[in-house]
Amino acid sequence: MSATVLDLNQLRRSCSACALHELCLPTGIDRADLERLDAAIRDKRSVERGKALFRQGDPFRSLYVVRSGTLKTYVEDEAGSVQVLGFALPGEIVGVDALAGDVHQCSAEALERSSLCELPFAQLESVVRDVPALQHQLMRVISREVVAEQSHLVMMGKQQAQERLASFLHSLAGRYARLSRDPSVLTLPMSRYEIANYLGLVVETVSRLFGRMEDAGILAVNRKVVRVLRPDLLAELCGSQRSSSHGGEAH
Amino acid sequence: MSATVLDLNQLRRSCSACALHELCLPTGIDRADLERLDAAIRDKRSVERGKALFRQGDPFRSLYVVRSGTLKTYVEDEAGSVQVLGFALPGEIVGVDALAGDVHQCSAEALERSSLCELPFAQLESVVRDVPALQHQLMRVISREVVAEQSHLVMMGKQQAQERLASFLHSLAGRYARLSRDPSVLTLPMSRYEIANYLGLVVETVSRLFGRMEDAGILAVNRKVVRVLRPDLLAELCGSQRSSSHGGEAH
DNA sequence: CGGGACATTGAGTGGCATCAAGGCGTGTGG
DNA sequence: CCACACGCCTTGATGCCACTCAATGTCCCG
Repeated sequence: MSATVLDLNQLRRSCSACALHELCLPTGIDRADLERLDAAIRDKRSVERGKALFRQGDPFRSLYVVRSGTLKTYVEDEAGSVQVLGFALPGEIVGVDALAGDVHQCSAEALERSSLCELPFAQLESVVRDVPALQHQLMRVISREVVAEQSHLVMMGKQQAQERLASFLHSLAGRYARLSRDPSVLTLPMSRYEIANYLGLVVETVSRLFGRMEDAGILAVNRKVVRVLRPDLLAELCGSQRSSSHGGEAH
Repeated sequence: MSATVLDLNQLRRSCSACALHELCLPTGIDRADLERLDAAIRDKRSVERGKALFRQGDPFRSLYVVRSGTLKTYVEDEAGSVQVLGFALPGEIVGVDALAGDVHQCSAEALERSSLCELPFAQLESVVRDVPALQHQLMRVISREVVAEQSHLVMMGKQQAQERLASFLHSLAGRYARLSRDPSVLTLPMSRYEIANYLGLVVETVSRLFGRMEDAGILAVNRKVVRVLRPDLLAELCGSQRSSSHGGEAH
């Protein structure tokens, strides 16, 4: 390798040069600290479609930030039954579940060719020790995971099938917007099975709902490409109907 | 106040003297560091039954560790619909959801008179800065939250009503055991409504399931006191039936 | 002892899962 | 290049589990 190539690699994997750095590490970290962080990050890793980044039960070594592509995280019980926990888009972190027990509690698999920043935890911790702003930031990022799962729980606990799909698409559109992608054209890298599973439904129901929402003029669905024609109506469907039932007050 | 009273208070709020310190801060923190942690903890706080520790939307100031009693955490949408997210027992932490946005994303309410350690976050952070072991430990505790929510999600996504109640009771028994309480005698501080809501069910269903499990000789239910007569059968019900359906493989 | 909240029990219904075909796009091999 | 086959998705018919509605029972507190 020539020096030029090395420099390019160096630049490419630099956090300060990363288009996503405001997503994974929004604020309060100055240039000098960013360089220290860079030093802790191993060369970025690439995962092919269908391949696992890590599997449930693997020993914990690193956190990962998605650079490009999409992953799904899921747990699988002894009977082989799967529950999809979430989909990780660029700028989002995976692996947080493993901090508690030093073993991954879920698996992460690429839905399309994806690249990631690997953050070896031991090194990350030592940098964090010297950079208070980074420590704060890391906890914020982890906390976001907690909040995201809470939303997922509300969806599973209180929403109808149609509200769930609407919420899913709405949330996805929001995350697309944050990535400066067009939030009205969703290209879904996950299968209908994976969407259904994530929503706690079966694939037939999801398919019917896509159809119904297309008939209602809200979406234009074409295989993996979903265009949102009426974002307003989609938003309405997220928290619609059901005035009080299913337990408005829990006490 | 006399000096003696002050000393007693000092002792009572000390982490090193706390019967739960192995739960909230399991390992790797020596005596000197514990004293530094003590210094960061504000006098413990007490919350009456039905009163809120904090509410959704409140500004974030502190994390809390339950010392005694039980809390519920829940979110409430604009329509007043509630989703119970979890129940916090002694040794467990609440408030983690607020780290991301400096605002509490859920409410926490005491189900019975409870006392808590308040950990003002600003001070906690500064101690954490100087005590690497504590930093690691704090992240482990937060990660536990993530893992607990993942289990909740699996329950909501893939389990039948009966499996959900069984899993709930089973998990509660395990947490009781960790607290050296008798795991075969569960005293439920939460109402049937709250249990139902947590499980994504309605109260009638929960009531019927208690009855069914009592008929099956698994439980002896008497209002808020549930005795587990057959822990083995209870454990079986947690992951029983449903060989492959509802989406064994998600791809 | 009466009122109110919480809990139980029963009958009926509806939403979503299940079962079963059939279409469509993609990739592969002849 | 076309034909076939496979996986994925869609569409339809049926059934069941859990929700809904309604009434009664039980405990707690004033």
